[in-house]
Amino acid sequence: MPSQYGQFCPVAKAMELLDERWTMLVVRELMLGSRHFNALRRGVPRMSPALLSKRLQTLTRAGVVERRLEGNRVTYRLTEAGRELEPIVEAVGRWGVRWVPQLGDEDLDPHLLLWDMHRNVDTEAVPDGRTVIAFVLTDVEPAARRWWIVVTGEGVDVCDVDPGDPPRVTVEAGLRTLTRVWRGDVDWATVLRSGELVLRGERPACRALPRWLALTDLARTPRPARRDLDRV
Amino acid sequence: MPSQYGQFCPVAKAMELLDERWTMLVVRELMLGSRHFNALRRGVPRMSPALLSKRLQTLTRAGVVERRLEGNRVTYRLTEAGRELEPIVEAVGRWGVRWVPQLGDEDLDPHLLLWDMHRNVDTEAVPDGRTVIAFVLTDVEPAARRWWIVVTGEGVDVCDVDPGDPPRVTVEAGLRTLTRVWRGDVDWATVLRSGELVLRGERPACRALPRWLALTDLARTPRPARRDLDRV
DNA sequence: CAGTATCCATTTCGATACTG
DNA sequence: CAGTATCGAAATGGATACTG
Repeated sequence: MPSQYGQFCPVAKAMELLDERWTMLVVRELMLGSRHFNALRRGVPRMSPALLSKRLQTLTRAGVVERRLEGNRVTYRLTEAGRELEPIVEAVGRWGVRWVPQLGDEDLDPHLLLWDMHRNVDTEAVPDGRTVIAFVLTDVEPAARRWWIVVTGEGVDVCDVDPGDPPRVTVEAGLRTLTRVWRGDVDWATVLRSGELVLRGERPACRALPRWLALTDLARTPRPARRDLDRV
Repeated sequence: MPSQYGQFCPVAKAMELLDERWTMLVVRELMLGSRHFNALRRGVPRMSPALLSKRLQTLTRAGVVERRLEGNRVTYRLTEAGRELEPIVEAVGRWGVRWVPQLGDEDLDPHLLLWDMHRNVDTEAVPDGRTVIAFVLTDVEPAARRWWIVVTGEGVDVCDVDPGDPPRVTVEAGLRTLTRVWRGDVDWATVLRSGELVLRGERPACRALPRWLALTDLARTPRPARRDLDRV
């Protein structure tokens, strides 16, 4: 199905599959551990189900993804060929972090941000018991302004409705600021100092928060030495 | 211009640029040293000039390619950001060699094959003076059947017309066979033994030929252990 | 040489609704 | 839950011709 380049070159043959729109993002989601159709959808919310279905079929036919019926649930996972794409996806991510740092307004998405943050919470660092972290995205329309990450012994959840318990820490920032912190484009210290991001709550919890929301390896990728300071 | 995913994820931001059709192949050509518009075209012959032009503009805007007027020639070259794509392109190539080994008939292209072979001739291995290697693609329409690679002290050329001098070696094989040898999908010894590929000429030259047409690193990529033998 | 311009067929995709 | 069906808008890109 993917369109052909008419070249025997292995780069061309690989890209016939891999350069189809959304494909690498589906692989990324599988890498990150999503196994089911609707779990995958959460990672690529702007993709229509029809298209996701089609891509999964293409990837399955290409031998990158294995589709299996487990019990009565359909499960997708990467095959060996798929797992060998991981270093490529990671390298693309590192390249993106370094060389495509500008984010448009369309790239900012509260749901996706919180979803991504929640799956990287360092549960070891968070105190035992039930911990709620509240987020207030100051510049976002009211309906998507308030979010909560709830950490318990069982796991980590995101909510867009108040879970009830008083938050241990409240993070207040613009969506862009929080996104940039999360991507590692700026660090906590900088935005705290400038006041772009404010933490409310008990002092020790506030100080610990950056360790709870541990930056990924991707976010810690060294940036190119900047030659000009005029970029945001 | 590239269409947007609406994600802040660096993989998504990078792929917005990189998954546009043809883009990685243009980068590959730049990596391999093509600097000028028409030189680039030779590496992507099925790409229309309008589209190549457009991709070069996009890549330039993205900071991956630098367009410069040198004298009165336009020159394209990779920037630092572009050079950092090299390991990605190479990794994609290795992945392709391993996991997309099947070639359709549309992937076979005599011109592209000879073009690629000629730029990898190991001139050190070829005897001094003028050496002509002739190719006869036994299963190809007459117009594209005969090719010559000419190695001189000045460099290496491909011709589709007889350069005159008697060839030191003549390689006779089907297009698919020669392509597979070149990609490293089968080795010289195997196809020589099976008779799929025949060398004519003086014995020493015939024996030396595989060293003249040195396989690329890509071709020497180890293949996955095969579990089934039914794949071609 | 290094592209641009134009035009149109095709493909692709997003939105929405629906199903076992 | 895990998709499929349908439809129309939009983008894409191939062919071809042309230009400074």
